[in-house]
Amino acid sequence: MELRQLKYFLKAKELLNFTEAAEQLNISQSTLSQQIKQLEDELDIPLFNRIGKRVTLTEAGALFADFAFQSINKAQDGLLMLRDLHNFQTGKITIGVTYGLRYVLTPALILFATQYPQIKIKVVFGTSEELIDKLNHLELDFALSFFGDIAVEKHFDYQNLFCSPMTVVTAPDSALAQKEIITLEQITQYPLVLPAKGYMTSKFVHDLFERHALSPNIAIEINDIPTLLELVKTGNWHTILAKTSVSQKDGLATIPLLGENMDRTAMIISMKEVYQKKAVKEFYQILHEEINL
Amino acid sequence: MELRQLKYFLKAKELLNFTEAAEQLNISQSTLSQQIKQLEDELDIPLFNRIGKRVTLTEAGALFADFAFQSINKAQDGLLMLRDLHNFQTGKITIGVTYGLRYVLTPALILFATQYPQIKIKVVFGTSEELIDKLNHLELDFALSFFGDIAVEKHFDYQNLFCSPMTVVTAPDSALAQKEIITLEQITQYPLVLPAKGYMTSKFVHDLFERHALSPNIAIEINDIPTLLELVKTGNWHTILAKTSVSQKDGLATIPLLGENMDRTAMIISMKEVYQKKAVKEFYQILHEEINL
DNA sequence: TTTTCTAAATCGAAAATACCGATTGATGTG
DNA sequence: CACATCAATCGGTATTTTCGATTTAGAAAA
Repeated sequence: MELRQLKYFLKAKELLNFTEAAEQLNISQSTLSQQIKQLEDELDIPLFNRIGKRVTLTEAGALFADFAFQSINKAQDGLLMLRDLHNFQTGKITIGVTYGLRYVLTPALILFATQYPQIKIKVVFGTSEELIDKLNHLELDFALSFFGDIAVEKHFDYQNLFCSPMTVVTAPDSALAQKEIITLEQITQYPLVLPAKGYMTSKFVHDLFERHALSPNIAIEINDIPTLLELVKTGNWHTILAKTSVSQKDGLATIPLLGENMDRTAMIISMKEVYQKKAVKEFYQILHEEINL
Repeated sequence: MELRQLKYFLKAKELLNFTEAAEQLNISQSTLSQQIKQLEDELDIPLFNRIGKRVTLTEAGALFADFAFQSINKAQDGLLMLRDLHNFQTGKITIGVTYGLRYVLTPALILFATQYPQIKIKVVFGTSEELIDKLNHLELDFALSFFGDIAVEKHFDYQNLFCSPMTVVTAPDSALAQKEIITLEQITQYPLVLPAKGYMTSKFVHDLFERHALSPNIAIEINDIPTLLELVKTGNWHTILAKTSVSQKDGLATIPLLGENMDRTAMIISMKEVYQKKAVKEFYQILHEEINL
């Protein structure tokens, strides 16, 4: 039994005339005859009475027609649903994001969610390590993160969003806040609170000091960035983050770090060879547009 | 899109392993690969993610699977329903019958209807002419009638049930009731009430007298047999019917008619080349069994 | 009746396609 | 790094679908 045969059957049932049905189906009459016969053989019951040249439905045919119709319809509905999905009338996207990029995500998120209210969105905050892991397990459609060697895997696709300089973040009333610029060496003088292991920034900062053979004064490592910023706000500690990781609303000062390769690259990371939903592509678009403002 | 492909897809979805799915489907892995690919092409969307050797469902795949499943199920249900029909768990039969054979039908009808309460039965009383017409229009599954040239059509099938002698039917207290046997000629002396045109018996009786060049005294022609019998019961009139057309319950006497070819043949008449439902075949069986008691 | 027309079934051939085995390429694993 | 595994691909084969032509048979017309 194949959908093709069910379609043939329904058309023949509709017209009760094989010749005309065959025409409308754009097949030959002999093909229709044969396919109907094959279906009848498989069902082990005639669907039509052939009294001479008169064709009428058998009781079996009438009963079976409903099922045939529904079978065809279900398949067709599936196809239509996919077309809709393609035009994202429905669907769900899951976005991973590091705290450092939450100010990038938020406006795009608001724009997208209001524009496509029917699409469910799940946002997962986490460390870069966690996000990479979730990407690998297909639990995310994409992740927003800064570039870093943790995330370098050949089956990932990368889209650059923008570059942001690393800055020292400090309370506005702290001594550091007056500086126009600051060197790595100077920072070693101050007590720091840094993102815990797992965050790309954590690794970046550790590597940075190591490369320059400097020992930073790391007082606290913490895996919650809002809390980290609260600590910084007290003036007792300072931290190092990309400039865009801090918003004006946070009420904190950012001082650029002097040195080479002090730029972080924010990017969209996604799995290669995984189908990119239209909704996801649209979200990329909004992200890029927002950044180019 | 074909049901075969949908089945392949669901198996692949179930196992998320093409090689094993192909094995369980008794096809080669390459065939499965190709058929899935073809389905994806038609749907214009990947159903699976192929990340290296890992196979996972896409969102589209997950959504489509429900429809695929239902489509297959509907077709399968149709098949199962037909199997049930074959074993007549359901269905409806329509039986045509002449009044003259109502006493043959009734016990079979009671037996069948109690044995297969789930089968709807429609009984249509009518003249042989009407029944033949309805058979031709497929409005009856079969008809019970006496044999007669009216009903001789090449696209009919005939099953003999039994033979019944023609008898004169009369009130038990009438003068005729005392006779052991009666001749055609004698009947012409008595006023008759006969079935109206259209009944096989009417034609049979008319032909009979004509063949013997006799003129019967036909006082009344009537197209309702119970009423006809009521008239006979008054003793004012007599009629001619097959012996089995009259029951003991009717309180009437039957006197065999002397002569050649005075036997009527009761039969089942049905359309050739029209599918005979199991229920109908079972009804035939019960009719035959009942008669052979 | 006989003839003519029409529609479904049938038949043989050809076109399409489902299928297979072998191979390839890619990816995890020991 | 070798090895095993799995999906994709390729070329060829087998099967199935399809078609055109013909046959068969009923219905309508002559």
